[in-house]
Amino acid sequence: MNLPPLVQSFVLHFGEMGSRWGINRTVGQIYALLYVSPQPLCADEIVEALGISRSNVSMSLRELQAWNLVLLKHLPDDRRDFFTTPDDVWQILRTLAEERKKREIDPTLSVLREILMQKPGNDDERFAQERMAEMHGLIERLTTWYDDVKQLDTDRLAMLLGLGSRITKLLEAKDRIVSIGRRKPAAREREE
Amino acid sequence: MNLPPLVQSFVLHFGEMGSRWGINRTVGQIYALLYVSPQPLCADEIVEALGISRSNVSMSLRELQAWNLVLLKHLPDDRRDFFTTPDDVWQILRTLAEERKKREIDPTLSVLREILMQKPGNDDERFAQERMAEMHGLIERLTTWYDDVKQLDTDRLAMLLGLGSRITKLLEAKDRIVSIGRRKPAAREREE
DNA sequence: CATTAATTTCAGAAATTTCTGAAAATTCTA
DNA sequence: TAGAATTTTCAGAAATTTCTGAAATTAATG
Repeated sequence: MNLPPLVQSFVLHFGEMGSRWGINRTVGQIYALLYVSPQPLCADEIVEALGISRSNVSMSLRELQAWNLVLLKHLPDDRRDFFTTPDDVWQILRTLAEERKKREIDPTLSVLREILMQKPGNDDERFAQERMAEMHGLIERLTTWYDDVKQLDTDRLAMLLGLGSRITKLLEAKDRIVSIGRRKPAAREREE
Repeated sequence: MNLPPLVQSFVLHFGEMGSRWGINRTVGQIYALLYVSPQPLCADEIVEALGISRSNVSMSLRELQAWNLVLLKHLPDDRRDFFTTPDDVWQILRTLAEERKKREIDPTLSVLREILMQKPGNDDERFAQERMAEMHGLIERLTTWYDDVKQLDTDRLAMLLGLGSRITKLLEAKDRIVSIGRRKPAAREREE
């Protein structure tokens, strides 16, 4: 590996974290490298920079494309493929959230739904099904919320995050806010 | 493996998803089994139910304890350890979020901070550092928000989620809400 | 304190994942 | 369409992770 020390630390860290993030070392390293590169890189430049085989680069880039984490670019009069990452970090965040949901949440949601359709054969199965219903309910709430939030444009999303601890005051005032939506005064849902 | 079909599907699914969630098959299966079991189970009951070795159960339970995902129980006049999961799914969610942050986010944040302290040697390094600063900034915003939200009690958290798409209207009305905190009318921050 | 019950440790076996080199396929150019 | 450039595929090698059985450790009991 032949990289400026500062970049090398970053790339190596992404490689090490790879397994915790559900990708492998090479995929992590390539992503990190592309992320901090001022220009798009072609496969051979990645081979050169990371000191790994050409075929590994090919497969790893394919994996990154499956995650929608890299962009394919073409330079005039050059038929090689060049790769970058999107440069808006908010966009990267959205993609990451979406892809992880697809891989880590959705399959479980669908298994749960399927099991919940079945009829329990005894008390233990009934109990198990109730537990699964609780899990299913929670995941549904979370994903519904996520589906709403991801519609927000970046400014609004930043605003939501920026709200920070003031979120509490906002929730205290929820009734009033909700009533704007309904155009009618709302009944208090919970008192302090 | 000798389990009611409905439980078996659930356990096998958690086993398969294990690798995507950063745990291994056995750990996933044991967690699933404990989650749907009406009573706490001891190690040998897990061995029996899942058909795996005693030592594997021991190591996997240790791993689950490191994640704070299981509780140790003792029955009177029985010196064996019995295990369950917390029964409040919201509590499970909090634990999961906390542990994943600790394993998947915090190390990166600290590496980024360290790299950002260094002095770039040339233009490429300067560019790389700027990119890392963007990433660092975003992660900081997200974790600050998370730190605030996790303080909320479950009712408030549920309320926040329940807000769903109305979050937009709420954000439109943000000025007014924030002004409650400041006890003064606020200037409009952005117009539509 | 010897015995028994329960749990943990750990070296190596088994399984899985990652990576490579060589060959095949694709795509452009003359 | 032959040839050159580039990318992809894939069988097996290498590395890593997971799992097991046997031995060691811990802790309670008589």
